[in-house]
Amino acid sequence: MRLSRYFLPTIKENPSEAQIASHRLMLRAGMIRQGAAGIYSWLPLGLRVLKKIENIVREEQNRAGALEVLMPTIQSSELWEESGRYDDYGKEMLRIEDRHGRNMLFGPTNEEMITDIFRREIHSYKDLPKNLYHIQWKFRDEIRPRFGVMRGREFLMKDAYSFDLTPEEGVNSYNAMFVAYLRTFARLGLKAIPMRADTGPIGGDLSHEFLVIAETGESEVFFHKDFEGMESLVDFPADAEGLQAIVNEWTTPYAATEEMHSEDDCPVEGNNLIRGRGIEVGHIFFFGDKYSKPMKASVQGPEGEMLNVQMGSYGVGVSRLVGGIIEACHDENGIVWPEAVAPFKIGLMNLGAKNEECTAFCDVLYAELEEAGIEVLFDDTKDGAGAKFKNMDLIGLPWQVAVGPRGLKNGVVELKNRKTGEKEELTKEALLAKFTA
RNA sequence: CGGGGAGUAGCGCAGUCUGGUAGCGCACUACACUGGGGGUGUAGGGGCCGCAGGUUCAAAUCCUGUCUCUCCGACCA
Repeated sequence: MRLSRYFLPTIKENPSEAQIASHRLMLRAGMIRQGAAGIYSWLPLGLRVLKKIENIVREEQNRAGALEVLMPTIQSSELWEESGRYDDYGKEMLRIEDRHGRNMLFGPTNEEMITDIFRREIHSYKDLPKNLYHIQWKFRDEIRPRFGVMRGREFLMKDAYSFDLTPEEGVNSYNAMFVAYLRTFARLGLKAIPMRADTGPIGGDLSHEFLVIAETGESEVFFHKDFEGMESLVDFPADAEGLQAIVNEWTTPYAATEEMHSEDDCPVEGNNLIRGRGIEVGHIFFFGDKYSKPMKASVQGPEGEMLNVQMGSYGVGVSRLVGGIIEACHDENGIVWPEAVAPFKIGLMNLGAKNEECTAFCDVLYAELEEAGIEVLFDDTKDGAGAKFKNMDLIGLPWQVAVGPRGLKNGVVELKNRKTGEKEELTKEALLAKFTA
């Protein structure tokens, strides 16, 4: 992509409303613009990141056997009246009336809707287990939206719902999602720690929150230092025992958010306990028949008996992850994207935009990188070199390639690693070889 | 929802107390210089001072109402 044709409105000064790094940087890097409190438009650069995260989440859901569907954003109140949550949910639910006076709502979650889909179509134990998910915009009318996309009112969420015949099989579905989450966050370049969680309004008795450790996290967390050495990009096991083994491994060391932590009962002694801050990016629940019972989602078992299905739900805050990743990955100059979610892999800068030779060289290099299938953002504008460097640092692409008349005299370009700051001079051929190997 | 703060050019802000025809920096446009870390100069364009009423010869400024944004607290992916 040529920057001259792109839409990348970066801001030099800090917008006054942004308090935390990720919000500030997302505005400055031209990723988002606010529409109303907690509601954002995604500009091209931000959308590329959002889509990359979404795809990694999708791939890992698919790997774990979940099936993608897409449910609407607007729901009818009827199903919610049936589950009893229409009155319980309170003002967080945005209620809308259509032209016929029917009560509609902008979905804050989809348990009722997915349960309805399930019960209409699935009537036999032979069709279990099933795990259905979608990646869709939700709306929760938070009392106080803040921190940009980390705590917006409208947000993109992956939510999956599992259906099993027995509690044991339900726990297995839960375990599969647990492992899928470990893999997902690892692939996103994050250190996320599962913590036993309060089940809150969704209910149930088995639940874990996944928290990304970052200095600016919203909640205080306590965890055993053993977590620091654990590898979360595990191979996805083929059977239930394998899943349970990984879950056991990851739930054995102590980890708790502040609500669940108590200094008196904490089993970890001083030096082994790490106190930090975390951002909740995923939450999984197993809640048995809490919804299947009132909503009559049952199947006929092998003996002909009617059994309420055992359900679980599994959320990932996809849009929140954009902010969460930035909180964990930035420095004083801007964002430092992990490669897996970077909007482009390479930022190519023409430092001699008025020098014909230099420009011709860049055009060829750009074409060759594109040809090799590498995502490259080419700053072909006439801005000064300083401005180009500052902008590239701000938007945080993993690799910067600076091409200027000075280096070209010696036949080299400069490659900089955004994260480490390491620079090396190399020929065009060496550069291409490095990225196409 | 309780308690604070703020709405003046795209962004960041001054001006409001003490009413008198709207300003600064950055950004933007043109030209020239510059060209490896947000460079320099000259000349420009852009604002119903959040909105609605009121007071006054005169309102960004005073009064009333209203909307929005934001910070702290209790709640959430």
